[in-house]
Amino acid sequence: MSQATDRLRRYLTDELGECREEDVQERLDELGALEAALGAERVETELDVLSALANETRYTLVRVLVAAEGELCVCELRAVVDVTDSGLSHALSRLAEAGLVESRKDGRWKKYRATNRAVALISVIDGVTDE
Amino acid sequence: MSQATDRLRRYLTDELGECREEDVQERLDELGALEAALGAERVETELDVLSALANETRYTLVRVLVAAEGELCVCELRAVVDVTDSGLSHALSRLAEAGLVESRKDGRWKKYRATNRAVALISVIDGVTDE
DNA sequence: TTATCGGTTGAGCACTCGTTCAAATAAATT
DNA sequence: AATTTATTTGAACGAGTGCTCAACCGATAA
Repeated sequence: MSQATDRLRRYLTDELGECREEDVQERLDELGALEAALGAERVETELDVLSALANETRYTLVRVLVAAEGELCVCELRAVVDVTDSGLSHALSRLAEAGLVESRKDGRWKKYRATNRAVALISVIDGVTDE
Repeated sequence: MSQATDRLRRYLTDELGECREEDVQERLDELGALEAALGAERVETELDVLSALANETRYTLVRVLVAAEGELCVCELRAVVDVTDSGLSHALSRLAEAGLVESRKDGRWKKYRATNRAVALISVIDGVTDE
């Protein structure tokens, strides 16, 4: 048995007064259940969304698109963040992959808009960080 | 005038039929307003929260603490993620800094719980990623 | 056709982040 | 007082990220 499990056993002894080997196993199972509650695949996509947002350039782009309440041309977004055309394009495609923005071609211009997902996330983050 | 602004000018010409120099400036101002809508300081703390969550170890910890609906001892969390004691401690303190978990000492054990902020964020992310 | 324009893609480089190891701390047990 | 226990801290190293440069693509214009 590992050191970590020993420690858990001592903890449970403290908590419950006594602690048999089965009690340790039961607690481990409970913890495993909490962790596995939603699938690994699901967690992966959520992490994808979060890490797409967790970058100043990309977060700013999403914020502006949400605030704009409509489409903006790439050439307009260019004025908003301080990166090269290439950097901007990379950022937007990362956001698109995460389902935070969508795009369409309009003549020779390409326009991006925020998805519902982006709107929901931004508004909650806003609400949650003023306390 | 920069290349980027030239492109914006051509875009506005396409959109509006014509485009004076003032129109370009006006659009730039509008975009600047969208970007500056909420302060730089605010954006910084929001990015802090997001990047604290955007990591498998830390995200799992928050998920489990939220699902537990109460406190968990560090020694219990140890069973949930696959890092050393040290790594776990680093992860928890990063989360605490971001206001996603809180801790208290109970005898020789230390217990962590999710904050309201964490609960709100997790539930929205859950809701937003099943579509 | 050739040239230009808006935007994307891939490679490469600098920098940041996540983790571990080793050492430290504070509390509790001996 | 000395030792063990639970957790934290700081340094350091490898892996991952974000950016730019250069080349490219598809569409429009000459």
